[in-house]
Amino acid sequence: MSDDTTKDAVRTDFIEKTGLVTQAEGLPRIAGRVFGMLIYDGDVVSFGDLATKLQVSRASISTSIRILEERGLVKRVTKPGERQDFFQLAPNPYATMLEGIQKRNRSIRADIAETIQSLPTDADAVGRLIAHANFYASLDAAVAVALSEIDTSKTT
Amino acid sequence: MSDDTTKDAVRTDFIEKTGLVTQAEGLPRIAGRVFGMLIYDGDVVSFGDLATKLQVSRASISTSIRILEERGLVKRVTKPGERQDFFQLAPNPYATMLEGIQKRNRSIRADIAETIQSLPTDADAVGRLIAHANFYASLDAAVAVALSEIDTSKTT
DNA sequence: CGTTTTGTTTAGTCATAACTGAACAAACTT
DNA sequence: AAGTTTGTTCAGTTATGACTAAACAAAACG
Repeated sequence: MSDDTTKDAVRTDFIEKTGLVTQAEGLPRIAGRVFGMLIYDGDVVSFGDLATKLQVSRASISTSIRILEERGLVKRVTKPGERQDFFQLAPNPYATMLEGIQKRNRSIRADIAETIQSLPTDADAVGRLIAHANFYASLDAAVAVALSEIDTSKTT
Repeated sequence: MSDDTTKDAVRTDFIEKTGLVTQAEGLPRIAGRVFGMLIYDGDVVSFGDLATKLQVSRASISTSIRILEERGLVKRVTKPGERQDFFQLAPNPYATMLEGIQKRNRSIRADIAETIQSLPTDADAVGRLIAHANFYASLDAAVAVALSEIDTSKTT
């Protein structure tokens, strides 16, 4: 088995695994594959290449890219003299992912707080709801720590 | 509008929201509703009551409960003289949830490490893969912090 | 101008999994 | 023993959403 073949297998393996991870995250698998490919290859990749190399329709690339752009994980760039769109990883995708998690946790937490507010203080559910909210609070704090770590390591 | 009606609306609202949250988490919505109901009501609830109050089939309760038991979030208990099974929140469901997240993060991280291992050290993808692994590492550290906080607050 | 390239949108197909009803098994009741 | 209650399993339906092909719009090219 040649080195190239091996390396290619490792690459596609990584891309497929990334697809599965993001699928479990609630994103379409193809979006994860695009993300994985951009991580692995590092390069700026053209719209057409994404469709060809991942062997999916251009329509799928279009929607996947839209999702990844909305989440701030991928940037669209253009090249002078080139008609195709090109894509690359956003500057700090991991921090952006954490911010997304943070946003979601806080929204859930706010919902729970609202529930608590609308109950009399002595309702017997209140204690358990507070514990429930505390869970999201500690998650939030933890994510904030991870975020600051990522930011500082980037600054360094 | 009577107080009871209001309180009931708050309760079902919370239960439905919890269902949506866990659905986004990748669990069936009904499992989330069961979980939410156990949080809100606090009591030990019978199998039949779950089906009746949530207005779903006993089959759905059965599978949802199985999922929640597998994840360690819910405990099945029995009462002397009672033929039905009863259910209640597991002792520390939030810690258990965090442990689940931890397990998953570590598994992903191990996969990435494996990818890195199978590449020559100087492959140009290695740097980006390390950054990718570091993201999960910092997530893992953050979750560990949250876990220790929850444990200590419980000990207190 | 007509043709080609390129990305988006939309309608439709397909796959997946949640949910239900019915059949079932086990334990209890009479 | 016959019948009831209770939980699980399985087959079938339904809902959701990923993915594609085709139609489309815009821009570039000849």
